[in-house]
Amino acid sequence: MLDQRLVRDNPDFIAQQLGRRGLDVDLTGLQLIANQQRDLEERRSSLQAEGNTVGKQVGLKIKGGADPKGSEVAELRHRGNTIKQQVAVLEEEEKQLSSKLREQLLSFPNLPSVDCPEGRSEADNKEVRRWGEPRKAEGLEEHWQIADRLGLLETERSVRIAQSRFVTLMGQGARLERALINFMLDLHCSKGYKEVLPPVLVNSASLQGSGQLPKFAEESFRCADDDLWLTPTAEVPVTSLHRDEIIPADLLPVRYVAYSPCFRREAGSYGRDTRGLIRLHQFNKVELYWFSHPDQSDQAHAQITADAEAVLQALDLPYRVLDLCTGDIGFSAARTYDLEVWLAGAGAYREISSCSVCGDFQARRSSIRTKEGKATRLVHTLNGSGLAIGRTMAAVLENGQQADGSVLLPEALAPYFGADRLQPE
RNA sequence: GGAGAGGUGGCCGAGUGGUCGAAGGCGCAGCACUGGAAAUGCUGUAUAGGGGCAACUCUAUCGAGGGUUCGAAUCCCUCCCUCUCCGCCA
Repeated sequence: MLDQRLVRDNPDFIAQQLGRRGLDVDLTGLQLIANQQRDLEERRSSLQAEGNTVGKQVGLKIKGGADPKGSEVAELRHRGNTIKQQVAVLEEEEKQLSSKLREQLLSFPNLPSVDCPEGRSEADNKEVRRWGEPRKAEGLEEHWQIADRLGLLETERSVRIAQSRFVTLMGQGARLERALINFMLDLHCSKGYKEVLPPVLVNSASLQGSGQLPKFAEESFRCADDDLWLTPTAEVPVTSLHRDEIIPADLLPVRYVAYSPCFRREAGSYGRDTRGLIRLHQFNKVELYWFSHPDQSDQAHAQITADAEAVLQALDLPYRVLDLCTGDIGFSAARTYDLEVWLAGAGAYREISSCSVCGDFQARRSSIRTKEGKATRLVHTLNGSGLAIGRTMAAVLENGQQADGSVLLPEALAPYFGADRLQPE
């Protein structure tokens, strides 16, 4: 959420920054609302001050022996009543303006960071580095072909269980998924992240706090009879872990690693990535999350990205890092590095992690602050996949496939899987 | 699902109509005492918004919303949540 003071003081700056995202917004109307709201608040509170004085006087008079039914007290009562009525009118008006203001503020995306590269679409993203040697050869299978051949997943039967875009992992596939989750959690924990296993049903306040609501309701699954939604990412429950809290500055940064299944409706993606593990309504993810001191979020961003990259390096999976442009970063993000893993069968890099710094955007929505001396300040939040499990499995399968039909696993994974390769059954 | 109890500051806990943002205690911070510390004493210690260069000041907040009243933590209504017992259940 944007700062309403900024709306009053410098709406042009907001418009200009949102312009970098490709949005054309006019904030004069909103500025007017914000100013009117502030003026109303001033008038209302001074009236209330007057009313408070009147109330106190009545008490004092009666205590001082004045006749509670006498004219002196009656006059004060009358004044109190008049003020009460005036306050009620102002309050009602102010309330309407405030909720209108908040509603609109909640619908604006974050302002891009000054360092975020300019651009309109993903075509303008900037590649910043590559790691590893991509395996290139003719006749390599895509991961869904390998999975099919090795019996790692039930796709068609999953439609019977749920719908399309759900899979059931079987045998070695299920075991590999579990191995990947454990491997990643252990790796991050060894670097000081605290492990979190959050609820996967979250209330709407939590979704609003991290930026999924009100704008992206159609992207999440909702429970019909409760104010509960299936979480689209562990970022949502972890943000709300500290909602409405003040985190002492000496505890920052607070770093969490959270495994959770993630649920997304993928509305509007019909026909894209219909096969395999790339785009599902339900998938597993290990998520990194930081609550950072506001002055240290840039370093934190570099670190969280490095921590996500460490997984790919440990698994010996080639990847590249993109600095997403202003036109491609997500709603809550100020700046984002995407990690794209090499898929040898598809012969392409594919997003496997998104590491974003959100500045105070989520912290303001969720009211998460820290304290320095007497002043409270909003913390900065960061999140990064470390990593998406299904896509990692796809990469492991495609990059490790052998001529004999087996899949050689990355060395680091063998102890978790209990064998160094997947064998045809 | 049935029955009951309760929601007050970082925590515990007092407060049933007036000067109460709220006694007292704990915790925390500063100062004093000490060679240093403990103990002790003193002082301070909520959040948000508005105004002011600042000192400071105004308003709101005692689960949420509404009502009664000149005045509500306190009275009335509605809702939410938590806890305990019983039932059911992984």
